[in-house]
Amino acid sequence: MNKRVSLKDIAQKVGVSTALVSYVLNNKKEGRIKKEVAQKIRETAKELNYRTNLLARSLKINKTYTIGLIVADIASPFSSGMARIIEDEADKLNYTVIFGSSDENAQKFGKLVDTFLTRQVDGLIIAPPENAENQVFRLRQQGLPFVLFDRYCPSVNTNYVALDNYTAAYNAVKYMIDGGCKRPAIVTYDTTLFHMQERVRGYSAALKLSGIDANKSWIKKVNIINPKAAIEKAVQELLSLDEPADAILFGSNSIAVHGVKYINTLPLKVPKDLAIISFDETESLDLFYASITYIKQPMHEMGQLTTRILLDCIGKNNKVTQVNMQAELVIRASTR
Amino acid sequence: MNKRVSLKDIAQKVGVSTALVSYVLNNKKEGRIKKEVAQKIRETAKELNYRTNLLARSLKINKTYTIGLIVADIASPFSSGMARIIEDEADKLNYTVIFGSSDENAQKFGKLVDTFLTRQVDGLIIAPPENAENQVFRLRQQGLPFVLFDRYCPSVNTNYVALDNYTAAYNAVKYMIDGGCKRPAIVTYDTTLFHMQERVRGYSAALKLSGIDANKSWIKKVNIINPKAAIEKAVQELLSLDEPADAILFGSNSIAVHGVKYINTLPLKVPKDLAIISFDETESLDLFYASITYIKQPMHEMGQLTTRILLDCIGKNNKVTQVNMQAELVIRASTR
DNA sequence: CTGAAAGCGCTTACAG
DNA sequence: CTGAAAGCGCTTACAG
Repeated sequence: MNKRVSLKDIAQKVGVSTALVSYVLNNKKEGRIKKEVAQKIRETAKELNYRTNLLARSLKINKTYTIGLIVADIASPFSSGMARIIEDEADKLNYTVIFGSSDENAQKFGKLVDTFLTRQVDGLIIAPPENAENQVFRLRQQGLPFVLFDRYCPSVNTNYVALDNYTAAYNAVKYMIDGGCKRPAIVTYDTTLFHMQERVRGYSAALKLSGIDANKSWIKKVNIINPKAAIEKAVQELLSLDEPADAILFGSNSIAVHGVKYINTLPLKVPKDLAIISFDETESLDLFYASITYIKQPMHEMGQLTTRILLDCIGKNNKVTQVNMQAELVIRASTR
Repeated sequence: MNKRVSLKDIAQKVGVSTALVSYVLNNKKEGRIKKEVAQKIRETAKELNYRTNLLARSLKINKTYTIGLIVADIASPFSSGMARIIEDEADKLNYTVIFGSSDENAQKFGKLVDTFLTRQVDGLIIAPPENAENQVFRLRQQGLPFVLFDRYCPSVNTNYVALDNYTAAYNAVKYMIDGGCKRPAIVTYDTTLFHMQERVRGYSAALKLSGIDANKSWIKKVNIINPKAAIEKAVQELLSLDEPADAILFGSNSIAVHGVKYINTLPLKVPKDLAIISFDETESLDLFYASITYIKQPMHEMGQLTTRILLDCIGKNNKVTQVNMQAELVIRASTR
């Protein structure tokens, strides 16, 4: 590995102090430095292929221009899509992002927070897993800027950018009911994650306000880990009721994928016998004979906003910004 | 933001030197330090919630325990899947990964390399875009450890982990020919990227060795940016030949997705009228009536190996490791 | 207009 | 067994 060139090398070659070199290269004290000297310094820096040692600078100025991103799993489309948007937005202000996957596990989550703190990130963007309220609370007390996205903890007063999941679910179910469905069901994860509970709450409200008697067996919750079999079972049960469900809201796109693939093996017809709506888009279902109506999150806006709020907070960490974005119901062929 | 506690704070509280604290916390000079003192130092560190300042350490030891990952687009399944595998493997040795997306653009690629070098990464994992040979070559001269994956530049003698694309394509096409196909076509990207050219080379070799007269119009190349329309046109042309193609090898999973979606709108039957094989898996096609036969890359092994080779090289950057992995042809319903 | 010097928070060779 | 001190490569208040 070749020796890196430092400010000192440039200073020696030009015959000035390292201070002066630093000033010139950082465009400080402009106009107060002789043009020729500045010129010469810049030339030499270029010639020697000088590159600032960010480590040293960061140590001195106590700022790393790095943000940490904690998602559930970087390999999932939602997480990696967000990562990309955040990457681009952060890059505009010369921030680099380091990432980690929590696997919906509070302990792994804690380890990641710890790693990122040790690495002196300037801030964090976090999709907190279940049971991480305490850790988020402690983080808040530490004073490091961070913003939650996708999920948030209502008990902790922090920045967040989330979907108005209640309204999104409400509107979706209402739409199905208005379309003639009498027995709408929901299949979602068995979790205490607030954003998921909001979806169920929106579902229930839609039934209530439409005068439909809620039936407990219409709400199916499956374990978030390896849910395939449980989802199939849930759908099967919903369709085997004395009065079978005639509409299903799938609580996430991955649930929808398993659910619809299973439904595809059944003789029933969508949307005539069964209406379907999915939370989030699912390219994987594009070949299903009835294109799936879905709840569209404004991913791009959410990612950008999340990043901007964080960068705003870095340096002047005062206000708390909480955003609940509205979803759009994209109506396609799986609903009437 | 709360003041961080430093070695000095611990040293003062315990009444020893910072050197001693450093030794204890890093488990150096074990056994040569009084047990009680060591104990006391550890307790105090814990009590004050001490966290090493990695910046300072890195500056001193000239090692950041960070690796940079440059992919085409972190939002794509291949890239994010790899990212996840690399994350896990790197974590085992306490490395953190920072990432960036090149968008298949050599200039963006150069900017990312530059950013990562400035951030003093210990090494790089790179999927180089087209026209980046020079940059890879220069990187090689710099002496920073790195390993290419997925693609590589045959003109530069570096570490890489790639698929044996030639054999993979050869076997796939050979399989279709053995199954009775007379006029196999290939739809792939119009690119000078070596790994893609290898796929075409494998395709051509299979025709030749099977005694099939190659027909130039069987090879369709589409632009890598926004290829949807071009792919549909390519498929349409292949099927409109006087003697239409009766088999298609899609050069990537995203090409296959567009291609098969289009084919799904046509009256022809897969695999009777047309056999299909895709490079890489494509969950998006799971609902197609004939499950797609595909060329499976050993993603997990590739990701792990790539990371291990890099970490091996960091610190003792001597040998060059080049790995061409064998793909597996996963035979399903889209071929006879 | 420019430089000497302190200091960010560590590690480690050296001395005792 | 322990500590004083140098140094990693920067930035910046201060002095002239």
